[in-house]
Amino acid sequence: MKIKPSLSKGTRDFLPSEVAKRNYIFDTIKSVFRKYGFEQIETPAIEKLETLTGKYGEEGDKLLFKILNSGDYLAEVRNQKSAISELEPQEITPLIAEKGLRYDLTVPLARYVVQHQDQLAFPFKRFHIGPVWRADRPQKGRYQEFYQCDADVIGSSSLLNEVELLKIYAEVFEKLRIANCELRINNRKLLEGLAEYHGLKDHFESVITGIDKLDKITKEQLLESYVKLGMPSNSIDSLKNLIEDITLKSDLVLTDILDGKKKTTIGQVGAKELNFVYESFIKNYSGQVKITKDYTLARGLNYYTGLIVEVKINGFAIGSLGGGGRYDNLTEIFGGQNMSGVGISFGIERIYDMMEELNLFPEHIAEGVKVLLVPRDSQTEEYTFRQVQTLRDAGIPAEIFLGNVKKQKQFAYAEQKGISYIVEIGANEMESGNFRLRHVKERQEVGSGFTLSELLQKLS
RNA sequence: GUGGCUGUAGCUCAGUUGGUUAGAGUAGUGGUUUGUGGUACCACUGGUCGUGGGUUCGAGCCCCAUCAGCCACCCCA
Repeated sequence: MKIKPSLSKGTRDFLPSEVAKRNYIFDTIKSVFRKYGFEQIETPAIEKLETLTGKYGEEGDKLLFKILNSGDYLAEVRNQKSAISELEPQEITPLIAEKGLRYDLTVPLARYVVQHQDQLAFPFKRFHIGPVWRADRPQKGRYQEFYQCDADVIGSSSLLNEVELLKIYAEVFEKLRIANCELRINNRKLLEGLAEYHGLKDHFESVITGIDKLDKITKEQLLESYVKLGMPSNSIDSLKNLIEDITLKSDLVLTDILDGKKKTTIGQVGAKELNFVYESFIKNYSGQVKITKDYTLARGLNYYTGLIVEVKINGFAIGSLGGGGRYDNLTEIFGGQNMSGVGISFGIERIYDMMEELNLFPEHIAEGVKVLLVPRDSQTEEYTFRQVQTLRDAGIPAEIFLGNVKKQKQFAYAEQKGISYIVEIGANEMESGNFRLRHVKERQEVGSGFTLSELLQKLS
């Protein structure tokens, strides 16, 4: 029976040319990570469900891919007192699935650090690149399987880590030649202080998720959504004031928090941290990438406790190309001692889309093999095969074309694979031991009658 | 989880008010031609028209349902 070839929703195949471009991005990021002393780790795609469940909120649990147990996966269900039809789905899940696909690289990191703490050198600086899976509805630029690319420092609360990570951002985007890049930073403690001042301490989480949307919706729409959520009206007024504060786009708020009437202990700490990171980055960086303080930046994830950062591209309608921040309590849930961590993440799917659209990939991104040797007929095939070995032994990446003898096919093959030269070998070449060299893209003969050493010279 | 759009060959798409045996380009396979310059020529393969039902003498086309994919929300990268 024939099966129609198709992909599972939200997943993609990558053509050789696409992989080459993706690797170009990965390699660029990796080289910068390594330069700053980050080491690569790997963790399994599969984690125990107990590791993953409950770390991403109720919504997140729904988006986890669960793996059905092997063998008689209904055994546990049969052991239950109630009939299967009486059980809620979330009650059945742990009975039939004990594993799941990882949802991000951060929770596996927390598990990893606690589990291997005796073997790690702290502060632990690691990077991790790999696919993660989420069962949400795909749409443009959003997939069920996508790559994350993270760098984190665990076990050091120095703010210079923040500065270093910002420098990594700047360096990577410079290397990728992405212009108009802006690092926006803010501090969760500062926001917390403001919330406290406005009497919104108890609603901090919904305040955070709300103001994170301010770049998409208006202040009025935001306040409306709070009303709908059932927030008391006196809190709404406070929220209004808070939103006024942060959308001022001026450092007036900052001075207010530091020394003025909006002073709170936690707010002061946040403001000082923010200033330090900002000033220090400017002092220690001289490139193109801009940095700005953005008091409306909140970031949705609720584990952030200090600096938060997002990468924006000015003049290009795309979401952020990366984000990160400091988190203080990540290892706690796995029984580790309270280690502070700070990390950044590159949104490589978006970086790819953007570079593709703006034509930012170098032309010869993956130099394929240099030369394609084509035997003219079956008589010269074996001789050609030996010549390929000779070229390879001399360090020239070379390939023999073993297929359809149509010339169009040969050239099409070379062209598609980005092979620069073709050497066709017929009876004449076999007898004389000479080579005739043609350039594929220019559609021109370079010359004929070359000796082996002449050929090597032309190709290297 | 909510809404919108789209399903015809591996891919891109035609397909008349509903009327014989569903077409083209491209890709694939085979061949013709050329001791050397590639976009030439010929043939072939490939489709349960997403699936199931309904209307009709007759459905790729009309109706209903369903599934899938995409897009936009929620959320996120």
